[in-house]
Amino acid sequence: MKKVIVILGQTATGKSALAIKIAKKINGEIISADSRQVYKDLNIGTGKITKKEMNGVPNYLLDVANPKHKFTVAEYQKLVISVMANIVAKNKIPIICGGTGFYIDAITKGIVFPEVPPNQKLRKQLYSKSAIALFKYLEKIDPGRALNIDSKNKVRLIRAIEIAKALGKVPKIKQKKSQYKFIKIGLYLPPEKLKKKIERRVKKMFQDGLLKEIKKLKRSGISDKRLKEFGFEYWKPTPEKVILETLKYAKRQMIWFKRDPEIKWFDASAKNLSKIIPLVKKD
RNA sequence: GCGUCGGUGGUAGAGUGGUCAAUUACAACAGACUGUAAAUCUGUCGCCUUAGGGCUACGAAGGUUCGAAUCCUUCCCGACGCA
Repeated sequence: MKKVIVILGQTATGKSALAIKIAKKINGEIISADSRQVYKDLNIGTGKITKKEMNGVPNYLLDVANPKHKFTVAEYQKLVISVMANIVAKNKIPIICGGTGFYIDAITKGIVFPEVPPNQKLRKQLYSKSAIALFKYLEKIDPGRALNIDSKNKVRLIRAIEIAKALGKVPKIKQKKSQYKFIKIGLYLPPEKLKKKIERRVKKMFQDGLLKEIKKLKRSGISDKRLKEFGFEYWKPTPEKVILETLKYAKRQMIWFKRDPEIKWFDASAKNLSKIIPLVKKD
């Protein structure tokens, strides 16, 4: 089985830098696992790696989507599957690197998403209804899914209804066995250090011209509504606000990663690359 | 010094005699996650509890009342106005 290295962890723990180092050592190529770095022109606010930082190592799944249009996990999954195959065909090792847990799981756990593309018209129409109403409706058309859905989460309810309307009901979660062996490496930082790192990173974002980037997006025709969807960095950001929100986000990331027992964790501040290398080198 | 308006839980800010351990928002803590995932959503959030309750609380001290965060008195603090 071909191996794939997965580097994950909270924001600002130094995943990208580690990925580059490992790529150099084991002849790898990097695949980003970040739900926003897939968009063109979202650079500073998403902390996207620069050409210079890449240091000659290819990074895939960056800039593959137009920010005007929504990109989804399912599209991500399809793209990554083909990119992984290409890398392996070149006799190189794919290194998935990023902090979006859902995207990583879509690849490493082989989640099979129901083949129902988003129906914006239906979504818009359903969104005007209350969660209670949506839940009652779902109960009627798909009692099975209604049983274990979060009955107050409109986003989930709407997607479930969307699928149920198209397929009759929401299929049970399926996972496809992967042809790859994923080696999951988690980077973490002690809370105090993480906080400092985030503070530094956010300050740099503003210095690097986050506000200019937002203006440019606006000029290119991105609506306020869309900007909000890009996250707190893109909606009337101030350093204080972005730092606070980033810390909260980092907590949510950890909640997600915590439930995956396959992840091997390393303290990112310990510079213990020597411990990681044998792990990624063996087969 | 006189006058007016204020002082509420980690913060902001409702409440102006009983249904108030106190609306709400934010923060904090815990968690969920089937094509929006940095999104979206849930629970807890004074202290103790055998989860029925018990205790201490709305600047401080007294008082009125069956009953006070809410009314009265004095004091302390803040803002503004007049001196």
